Amino acid sequence: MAQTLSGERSSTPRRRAAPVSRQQTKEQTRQALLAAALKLLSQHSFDSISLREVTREAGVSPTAFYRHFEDMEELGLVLVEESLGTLRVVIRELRAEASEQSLELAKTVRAIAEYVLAHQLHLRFIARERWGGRRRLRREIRREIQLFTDELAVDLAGYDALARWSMDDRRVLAGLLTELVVRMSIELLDTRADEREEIIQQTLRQMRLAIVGVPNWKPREPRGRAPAGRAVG
Amino acid sequence: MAQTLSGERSSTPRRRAAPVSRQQTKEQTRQALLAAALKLLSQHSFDSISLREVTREAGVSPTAFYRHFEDMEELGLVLVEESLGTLRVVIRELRAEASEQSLELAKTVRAIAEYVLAHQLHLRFIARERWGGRRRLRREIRREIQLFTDELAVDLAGYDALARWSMDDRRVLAGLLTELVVRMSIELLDTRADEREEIIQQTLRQMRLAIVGVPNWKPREPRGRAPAGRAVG
DNA sequence: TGTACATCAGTGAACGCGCGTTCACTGATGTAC
DNA sequence: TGTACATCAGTGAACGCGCGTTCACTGATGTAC
Repeated sequence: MAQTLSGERSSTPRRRAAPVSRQQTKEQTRQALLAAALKLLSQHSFDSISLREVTREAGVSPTAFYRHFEDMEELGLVLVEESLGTLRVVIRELRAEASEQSLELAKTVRAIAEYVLAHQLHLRFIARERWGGRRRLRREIRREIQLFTDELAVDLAGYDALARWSMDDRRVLAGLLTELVVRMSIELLDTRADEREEIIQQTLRQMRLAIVGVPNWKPREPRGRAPAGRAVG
Repeated sequence: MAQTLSGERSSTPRRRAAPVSRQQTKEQTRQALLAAALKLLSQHSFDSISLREVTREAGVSPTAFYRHFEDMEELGLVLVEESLGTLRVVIRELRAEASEQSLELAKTVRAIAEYVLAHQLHLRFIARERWGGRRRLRREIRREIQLFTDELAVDLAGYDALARWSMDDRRVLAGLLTELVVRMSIELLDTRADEREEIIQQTLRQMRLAIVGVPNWKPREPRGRAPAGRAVG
């Protein structure tokens, strides 16, 4: 049992050749544990999978776990960072590429959808735990999502129609757009392939509906009581 | 042990007086099991609570459970219906009350926020399981939320600015508004009392942003390919 | 290059525990007469 | 109203099982000389 020297596990990148240092094999086992947990998490919530299941799936004895993580929670936090940290980098690059005069909404949203589908296991885990079991994981996930929103709110200042808005108002729009993308991502994972295009379309339409409101948007009133409900029609 | 005849458990409504039929005591135990499960669910996800924990919390032997539910999943489905079915009725009444010429957005949203806070345990459970563990529960919750959206989409036809939209387009707006309310509800549960007003305000502003877009919204193009991303600024 | 010792990733047996489910049961409530 | 039997909600012991964690261990890798 235990880990073998060259990747039987397809998800483990095959190492150059011979050296096989202690450090390298240890890292392989660590990756195997993370991958095993992710696989189990595609079917079950984090607080219902067991340490023994994870080690069994990774092909390692239960006690080996403790050479890598103090407990399951520590492993969970690593998965959160692994899932959302890299996504944030991807999105930042996408926005940097986008022309400065247009949001290129459809292109960006489709790229995110692709990323999500290419990293289903990671994002299914995030979807589950965002409002799910452990307080600590939840807090960490929301913190990461808040970072997306904040970055987007800053970016939005670059568009003429928004340049004079307060940071606070831009955050309202950024929060709305982020929420729609997050919700789309989660729904994509829970849906048959042939229904996915419809979800992407629906999300794009909702985002555009929010955006066409921008020219008419009246920034927040001075403070205090909220303005009364606005009539439609 | 087992259930006592008159409500030790504060959540069980005290019965008229003496009769205490077999049927009544059985119903009391059933309610005690549901309440016990809900209480446990405020701290843990559905698939990590055990049948024995539920019966222990309800003050009943593990075997008594089977007189009321086939298994935990059946109990879970009852909780979903109990949580969202009554909420739907509440919202329907709210909208019936609202004047016909105005959404009375702030009033409606605040009423929902109150309901959510008054039924924290039920809604925390929904928040957890909406994207969480069991496939069956997830599907049932999403079905209930879809019903909210559909009812709202029909209602929206009553407003002049939307009367000429297709049902499909109204669904886009209804979906957006529903999503914002759902997200607000979930966030309210995870937040200290003094931060709640800010969340309600933020949600109202996001809803208004979507609504002010309405006069400028161009209903969906004939079909097929999505229109290209729309520039802002 | 060869030898002797140190390090430490992974092992496997053992522990006490809570789990879901079965079973034959008890005794209060319900009912037929 | 009183008696004799039926019903059935809840009990408690028992089962086999997987759990997280501990412990002393093994043996390959690393290192000092």
